[in-house]
Amino acid sequence: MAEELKDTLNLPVTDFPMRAGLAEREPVRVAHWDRTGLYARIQAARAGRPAFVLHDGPPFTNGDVHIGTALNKLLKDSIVRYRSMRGFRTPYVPGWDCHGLPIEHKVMKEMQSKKQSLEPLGVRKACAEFSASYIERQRGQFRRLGVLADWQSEYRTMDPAYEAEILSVFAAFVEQGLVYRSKKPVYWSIACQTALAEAEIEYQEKRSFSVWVAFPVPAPQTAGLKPSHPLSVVIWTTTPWTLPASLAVAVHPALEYMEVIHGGRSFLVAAALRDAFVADCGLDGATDGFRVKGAALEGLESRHPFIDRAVPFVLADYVTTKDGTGCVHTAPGHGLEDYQTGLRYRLEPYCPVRDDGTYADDGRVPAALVGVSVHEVDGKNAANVAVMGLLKASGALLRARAFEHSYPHCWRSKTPVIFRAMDQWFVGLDRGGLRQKVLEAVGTVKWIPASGENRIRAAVEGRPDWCISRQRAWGVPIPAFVSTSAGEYFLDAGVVRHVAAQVARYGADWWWSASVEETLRGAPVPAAWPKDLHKAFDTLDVWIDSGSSHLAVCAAQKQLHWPADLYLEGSDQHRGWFQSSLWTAVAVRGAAPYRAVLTHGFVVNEKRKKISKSDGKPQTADDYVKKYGADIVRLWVASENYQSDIPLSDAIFETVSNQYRGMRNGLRYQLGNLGDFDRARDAVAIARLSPVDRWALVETARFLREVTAACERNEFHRAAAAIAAFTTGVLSASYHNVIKDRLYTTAPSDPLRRSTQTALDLILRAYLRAVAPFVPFTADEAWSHLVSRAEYSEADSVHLQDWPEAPSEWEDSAGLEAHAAVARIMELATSVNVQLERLRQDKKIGLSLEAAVAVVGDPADKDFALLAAHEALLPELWIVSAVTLAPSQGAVTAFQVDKAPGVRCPRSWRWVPALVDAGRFGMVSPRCREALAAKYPGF
RNA sequence: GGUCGCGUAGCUCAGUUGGUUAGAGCACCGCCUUGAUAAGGCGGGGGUCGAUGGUUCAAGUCCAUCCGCGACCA
Repeated sequence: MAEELKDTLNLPVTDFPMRAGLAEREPVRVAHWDRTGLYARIQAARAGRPAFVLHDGPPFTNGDVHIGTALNKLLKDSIVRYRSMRGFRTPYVPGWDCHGLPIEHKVMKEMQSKKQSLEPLGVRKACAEFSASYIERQRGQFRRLGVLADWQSEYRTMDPAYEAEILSVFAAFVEQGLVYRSKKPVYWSIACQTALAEAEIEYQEKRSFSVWVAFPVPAPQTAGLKPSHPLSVVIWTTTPWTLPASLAVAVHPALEYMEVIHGGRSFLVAAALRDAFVADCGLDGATDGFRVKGAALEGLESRHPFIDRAVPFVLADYVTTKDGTGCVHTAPGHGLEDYQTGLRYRLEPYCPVRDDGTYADDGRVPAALVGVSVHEVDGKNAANVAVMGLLKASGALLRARAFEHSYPHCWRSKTPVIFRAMDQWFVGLDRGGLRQKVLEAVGTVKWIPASGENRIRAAVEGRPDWCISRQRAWGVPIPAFVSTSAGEYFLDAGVVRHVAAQVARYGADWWWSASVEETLRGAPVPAAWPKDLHKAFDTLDVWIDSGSSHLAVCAAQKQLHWPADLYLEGSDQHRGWFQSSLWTAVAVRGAAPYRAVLTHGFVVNEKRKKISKSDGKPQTADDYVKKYGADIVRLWVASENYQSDIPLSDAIFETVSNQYRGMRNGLRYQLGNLGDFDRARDAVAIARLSPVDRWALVETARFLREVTAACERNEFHRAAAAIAAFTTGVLSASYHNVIKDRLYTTAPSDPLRRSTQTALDLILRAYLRAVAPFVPFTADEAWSHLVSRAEYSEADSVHLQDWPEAPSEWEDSAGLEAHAAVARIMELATSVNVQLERLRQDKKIGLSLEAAVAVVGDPADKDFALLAAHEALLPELWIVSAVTLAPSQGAVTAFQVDKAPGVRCPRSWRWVPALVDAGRFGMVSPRCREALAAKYPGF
């Protein structure tokens, strides 16, 4: 009998499974979107609408998609989806950064181990294949994450057309006289055998040796100095291996220097550092001698400690008394400041270190050092050891001490870089007022957060001239020519453009394969160029590659526009892509390439530290997608405040998974209860909905406003919080809980039930659209079940819908009135619940339906009056069997909760005064009898 | 070392222009439910709002210093 009665209820019916099985289900949906051409259909649906162009920064194609890269791409995807639903046309063209040292490095190592020839065209071919294979992998991984994009129009920096665009940008630089060749100190990676740009440097802690070295001053009297003993000037350096290139000693003109006497020798140091010097070098009992202003030392000669060389005193403002001796050994070939000082004193940018990091045999380097490497491997630096040996032998080494400091490292080989003067191509950032124009362009952009503007400004202001040449094969060539006889370099914008046109047809390999004659055939070769030319084979810094994307993509593809509406990358790109794009855009087009720039922080571990391989935690997006599913990863991204660090841990993913489960179960409940609802046939007019349904619609309207406001500000974590609160607080714990009785026990077409189904239908349609940008797989799955009662819907998709907005009718005066009443009654439920819980703990009741509530209160009391006015709603809203009101003058409103009197209806489980006969269904409550009569006419 | 940012319950986040006993979701504990059931409900515990000092009648909220973390720059 009981089973039979259960069958008379309208229990939820749906195929929407409770268990998500995301790992298996999601790939099928990706294929479904693909097959139904979802991206194209979305674009078509918005044809003619204003475009919102989010320009994708290209990830580097040398590995699987990192979880941080996934975060970036998912933020972009959610923004694009949201803007699309808001009615914008949102063409989204993803890209790939293909060239560059990291790939070449990996590929060459591989080729070397296979003993393959390393000639450029072979290396380039292998690099291109390597990059292409990772494009395939990464594209698959992005798509698996649910990233919706125009994969047919994707851009690759190694595409011939793209390479040609890079060369056009370079031609513009050349044309404007920005490009020059000069011997200057640049960052040099010994491991990678190439010059590096600032953006390719990272700072790491490193243990170094600092040394105090005495340079003899043979003729102090020429500067009017009268030392008590033979005089030496003491320099302090953290890079002993640069000493062979030492050409001067710099002192500050305004600082005071003094003689320190010890052991029959006189030492010259800054007066302010006298004590530190004596302590550091252990000169116990040292006494003081003469004092002299730095300015007076200019031109005085000291002698190199182990090379027969005069080392003059020079003046420099950057000398400080922070550490050292106030006397700075100056090697113009090994430091930018030293180089600039060298320019003033006509010192050559002397650099005896060769490409491989060894000292050259140039007749000036001591025999003991020739061939010794300055490259530091595992903390061992042969050159430092050898130099210190020479210093010791000559008695010049006063002290050597190990210490820790942060030192620039090559971003790829992770080895320390050196500063080394060599001939390179540079872009003169101040030529033609370029830097000033860039700074002006910065002001036209909306930086989010606003502090980003300071960062980019500082980066632009402080950047030295841009070293753009790389001695590598995997890149876009710098189409320069060298005269064989004179070794002179030639570069011309017209010739560069000619090469660009050829590269567009044949690809950049052409530069390596074509002869000089072929290359210049038909080119507008300047008359002044000599005949005996050969090609130079440097390549361009890859930051020019990616920095040209706004031209190669936004300006070139007709569905896009220039400038882009938004760039969105990690905050490290202030000195990277944001900046390189800005320089190229201002140089070529005179304006910024983007209207707004949004930055996010970095993924960190549970201890808020940068995630690193040593954590032993998975780093790739796929690891998390396989374990949790893309929608969970996406919900994680949405719920984090990305403006600062973004924490990642198993515990966080568990939390997100739980939130997801709650969401999914709510969807299942709604779909199940709409199983027999046909909106065309059954929908009830808003004005005729029951109060609790009107309450739910008002809550939904408020929820939608909150989510919309958060999305408008791109604050998705607020949207996610609002979604979670609505899902649990409003739906599950309140609305869904309270309407179960009417949904299950009334007749299927009971007006009350249809009223609630109408509301559920409206809420679900709004809810699914509001969560669609964040959990596109689940939203689309539920949408299909809603509109076509199947897992997949051919014609429809939630992603084709507009962003939800509550009709004003939901919040008309009747709606608000009902909302206020229901809301207050629900608040009062808290008092009822406390007492219900007491009965439950005492084992007097189980279900709250086993209880009845008596409310005592003053008829004039606001709450009591409200309850009296809505007496019929109370049992349902408090989920009890009966509520009685007992007016009592002067009483404070109070709730008396007891076990309900009467008998229990076996169908509705509510307690009623008496049961009635329902034929073959037995004895039930009067209300259930009515429901049965309606459902089974004449039972 | 410099600049910028962050630091509120175990976790993720709210806390508007300083003003009642600091909130939400998840997790945790106890109970109920087996007609949303590898679900759901109710009740409960849990925070000296990074630390210290200051301004104020009043500070998580303003100021200073310090500590920790991150990014960028040296």
